[in-house]
Amino acid sequence: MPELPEVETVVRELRPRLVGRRIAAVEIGRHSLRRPWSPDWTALLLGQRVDDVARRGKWIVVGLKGGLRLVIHLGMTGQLLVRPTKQPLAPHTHLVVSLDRGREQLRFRDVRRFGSATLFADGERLDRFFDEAGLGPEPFDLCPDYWRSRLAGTSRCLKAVLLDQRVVAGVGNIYADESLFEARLHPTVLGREIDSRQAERLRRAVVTVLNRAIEQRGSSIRDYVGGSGARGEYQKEFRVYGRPGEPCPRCRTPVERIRLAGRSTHFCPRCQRAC
DNA sequence: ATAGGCGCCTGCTGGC
DNA sequence: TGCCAGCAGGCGCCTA
Repeated sequence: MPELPEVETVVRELRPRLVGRRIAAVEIGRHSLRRPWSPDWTALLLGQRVDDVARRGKWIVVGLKGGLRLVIHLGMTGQLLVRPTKQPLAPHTHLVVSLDRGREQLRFRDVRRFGSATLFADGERLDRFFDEAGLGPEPFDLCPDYWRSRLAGTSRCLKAVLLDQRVVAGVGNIYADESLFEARLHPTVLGREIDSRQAERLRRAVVTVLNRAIEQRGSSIRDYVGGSGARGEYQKEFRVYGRPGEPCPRCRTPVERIRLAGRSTHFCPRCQRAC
């Protein structure tokens, strides 16, 4: 569910609420997440102070002063929030980290449990984990030559390339569709079929769309809320995502929906062409 | 190399 | 009203 703009919003909202605070207690729920929580991790975290909160692709990285890295992926329905301890725990809360003297807690909630929480000993091990996963560059740091050559070298369609975290990190189903609309490129066009001008248009479109979404604090369709519990607003600005049959905001042609790369894909059949 | 299908989970919606 | 299929911001594994 949450893509780069939502994760970035969580990170920005958590940072001032977490940095400098000490971990007083850690509790784990009964249900397992995508990756198992090692019991050792609980003890390692106790007494540690938060140094910073960062993002890499769709991963949230809570850095502790001693070097530990608590890494969280929100999956489809994850929420990471700071709440007063006296506030009742919402159902599907899987990790609770009490802060300072326990007046507040960092809570990880995830209805579908496609998310994960993992601890790494230090930044080096975390970097190795990202390397081994082949996690690609951040969209904002995409080198135009790299991007062009990745597209030129593949016979996958543009939609599939955008969703591939090894090519570029952080883009998911919503922002893939919105970026392709912004770039006026058809999602079924193959990477090797577009020229360098179109590749550059797509690169810029991704950056533009992601930045717009971050400004609106991400998109809330149903589950997503930021680190302070507030919903995002970008869902009000979707041009094609989730709007099949509605008029294209540019030419009024009805937006189409197809199945591509296993995902629901939205586009304007008139504005989005191969060339 | 790539497409397609499935599985992991829960909850909501729409059609009958 | 009730049931059930289909769908959902992700991702990894398998097969062909």
